[in-house]
Amino acid sequence: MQDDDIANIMRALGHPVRLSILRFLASQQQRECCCGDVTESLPLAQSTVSQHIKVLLDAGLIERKPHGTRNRYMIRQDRLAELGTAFGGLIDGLNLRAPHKETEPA
Amino acid sequence: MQDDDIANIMRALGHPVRLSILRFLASQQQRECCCGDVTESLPLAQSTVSQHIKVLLDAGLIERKPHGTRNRYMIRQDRLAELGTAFGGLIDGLNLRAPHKETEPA
DNA sequence: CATGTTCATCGCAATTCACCGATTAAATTC
DNA sequence: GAATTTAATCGGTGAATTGCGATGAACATG
Repeated sequence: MQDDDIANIMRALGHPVRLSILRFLASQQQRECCCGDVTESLPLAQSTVSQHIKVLLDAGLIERKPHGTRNRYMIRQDRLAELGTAFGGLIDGLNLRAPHKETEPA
Repeated sequence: MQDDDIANIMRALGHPVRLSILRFLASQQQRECCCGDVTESLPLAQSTVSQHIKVLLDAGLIERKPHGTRNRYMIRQDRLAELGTAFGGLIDGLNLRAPHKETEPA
């Protein structure tokens, strides 16, 4: 994952409403969870929530699964893990970088 | 650290140029490192770089140390560590959370 | 086929962002 | 104290973001 991708995801995470949406999805993950549910949990219009969902979709942080008239959304755990790794690497790389990167002993 | 702060920092990290600036600062950390140096390393105007630096400053990711006519910048390692923790907590919280909420204001 | 539900998408307004050149402020140097 | 250096800030422009209500597509049901 390179800087552009990381920046992209960071921007997607860079809005309180989108963090709320992710948190909500996490808390409801095993049940049905459609756009309407998310909208009910927020003081925003349905269209606005749909937009935010699209941003999260584009960043690859969630996935859509059509189910009848509604769409079920869920967090992409694989991408979260990937992001965790990339972010760790970023922080690590910013941490007083030496001439070459090496895993330091604890 | 709450969602607004996290979102704020994420937004600060959500731009490739700002990631580049952080990486540059990390690579030069022990030497003098002023706005001009950063500007030279990027295809952007000085004013633009200064703006990005301000965003990073406001997010608390770097600090400024006046030194003669120039300002020396450096990464705030303490904040990076803090951020790492907060981010880990975020990812963790999104990772299939069990349906119990403990802290709830009435 | 008509109706209702769900939700993505389409305008549209207001705000913010990213970038630039020009200016200003502060410190140094002559 | 004038000139130089460094860099923050101002003003402006165009693009993107955030919010909304309204429209329309896809599906289910009467």
